Amino acid sequence: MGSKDRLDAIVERVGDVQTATLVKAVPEPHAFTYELKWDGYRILGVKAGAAVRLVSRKRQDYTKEMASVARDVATVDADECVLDGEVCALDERGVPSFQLLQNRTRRRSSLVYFVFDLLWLDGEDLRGRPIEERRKLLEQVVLGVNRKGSIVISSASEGDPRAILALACERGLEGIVAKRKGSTYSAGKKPTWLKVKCRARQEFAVIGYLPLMETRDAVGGLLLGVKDSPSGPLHYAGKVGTGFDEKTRVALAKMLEPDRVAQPVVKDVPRFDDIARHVKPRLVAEVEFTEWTEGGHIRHPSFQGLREDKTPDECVKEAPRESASPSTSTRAKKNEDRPEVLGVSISNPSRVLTPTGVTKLELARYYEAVGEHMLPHVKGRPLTLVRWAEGKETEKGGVYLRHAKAWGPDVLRRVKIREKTKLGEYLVADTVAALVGLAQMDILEIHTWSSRADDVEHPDRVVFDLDPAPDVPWKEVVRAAKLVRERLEALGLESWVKTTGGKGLHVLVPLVPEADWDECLGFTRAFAQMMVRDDPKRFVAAVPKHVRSGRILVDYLRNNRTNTSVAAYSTRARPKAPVSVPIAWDELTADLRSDAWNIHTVVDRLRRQRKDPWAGYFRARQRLPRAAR
DNA sequence: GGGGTTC
DNA sequence: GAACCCCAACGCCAC
DNA sequence: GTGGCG
Ligand SMILES: [Mn+2]
Ligand SMILES: [Mn+2]
Repeated sequence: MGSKDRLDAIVERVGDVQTATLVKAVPEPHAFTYELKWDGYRILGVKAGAAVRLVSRKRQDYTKEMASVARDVATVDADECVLDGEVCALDERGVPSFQLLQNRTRRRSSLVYFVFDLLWLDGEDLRGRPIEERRKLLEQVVLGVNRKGSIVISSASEGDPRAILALACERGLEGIVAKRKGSTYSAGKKPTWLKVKCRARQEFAVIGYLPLMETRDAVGGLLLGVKDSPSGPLHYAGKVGTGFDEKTRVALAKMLEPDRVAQPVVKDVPRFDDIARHVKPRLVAEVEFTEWTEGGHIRHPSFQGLREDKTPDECVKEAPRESASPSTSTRAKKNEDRPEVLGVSISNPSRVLTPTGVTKLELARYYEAVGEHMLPHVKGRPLTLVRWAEGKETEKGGVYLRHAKAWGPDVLRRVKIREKTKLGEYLVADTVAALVGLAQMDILEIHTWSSRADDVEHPDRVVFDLDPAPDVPWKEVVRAAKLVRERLEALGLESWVKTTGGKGLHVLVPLVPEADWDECLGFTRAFAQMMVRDDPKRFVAAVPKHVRSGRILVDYLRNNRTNTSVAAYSTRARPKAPVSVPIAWDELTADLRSDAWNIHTVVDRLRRQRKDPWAGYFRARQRLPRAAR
């Protein structure tokens, strides 16, 4: 048999791929391994002798279109093999983009073939073997391939699916795929493969639009319709107003003009002050969104493109299967319990807090668990807090809260503090319940002043915040902290160190609250400048990024009045909810990392901890050296 | 998350 | 009642 | 005075 015939026979035999079932959460996290979900074309890379073919799910031949990938499949270390994976076009950030893949004819972008399975190897059908064996063989045959090539093994990992999902979403990926340990490969949609998406996405019938301006023919937003069941009628599903460029807005208006009708075709469309233009459903829009609202509409929609292969009639609501797990399933919000933690009622306890991957209830219980250790570091201090805002690219991210204004649970105390230009009302947490109250407010980071509310003008500590540039290795950060300690010691000051949950370290010097802010800032500024003078290759004291590469910023401005630093045992607003942790100096080694502990692992550390890593910190009675004052 | 406004 | 929209910091320092 | 930065 020639290689071409062999190839045909192999495709015939194993050409049907396995697909994943959409779920909201993975039911038995430990029974699965996790991979990132790549957004591209599902492609089998088939090789038989000298013949190579790239085959899509519908058996279309993509060998020519993806010639660079085909070339690399030819170099795989096997006579016959079938690779299963996803061919993607990467954008500038290295994130796969479906839109880019579709428009590739216009702008050349490089293709990457993320492979995750091996279905056939040298005459043997591997699909009956457990996934672990298939992966091992996959690595063996692909690892020999030129490392600069387009084939990349999609890595699999174990752990908390919500944390992995949070990481994937943070990177701008579509979601994750869970594969059951020990499972065989079986064509079609099977429960051994699950997918969890960051954002939902499906097709909607276009049932009208809102003009951008009364005067111009451009689409401001599309009105969308969807069916609840294949045989049911279309109903209103919301409107989508973002995701179009200017050209598309005009083009859509032109396409919709001939379809216009006087009255809405769908019953429950809002009136929109009668500016809405209704159309006979003909076009189908692909729309991404976060979730379905109680009222059957979509939240945070964004237009992805028109679907020419679908009709309005085929637009049926796709709901993910609920997970079987009671701990992570999303029950109807109305019926959801409101558990109490230390007397604080927690709303939406199972809501996952972006970008940590941790639920609100987990966060509340975390502060309950570490409260006894955390409170001495926080009690009495004015706070700055960080929440996470969803929404448009520009306004997504950490939101800093300083002033109490109307909000804030009653368990928190309020104090008025003079600022440079006005009077601000700050929150103070004096009890563990108050920390839980912050969790109820979705607070992901708790930052404290270096003075107490009852003596705001006299700091009771100074903080040396060591911020390494991205290219500084950890061992240099460790060296820097130890140097800070030594030099403080030479000035007669004892210091203590903590991780930050990020990349750097904090070195703290407790003080008798006598010196004022000017003196504390002056001392730390002089100290930082001395470090820079003595070793300008390692340290900077200036904030602008371009002067920092390869160096560590000795950020003395943490000690400016009204400035704060992240509190001991506060979580950070990052994937996996890392935590700032006080450590003993002899724990500060090359093996540690600043994000070594997270919301889960730090609780174990505290439970096992036999002696206080910060022994003596709260009893220290130190003053800044006379020369500095 | 909270508050105000709109439907 | 719910859906939608908007809001939620400050101050230093380099330029 | 503005903007980048923590
Ligand atoms: Mn820092
Ligand atoms: Mn800093």
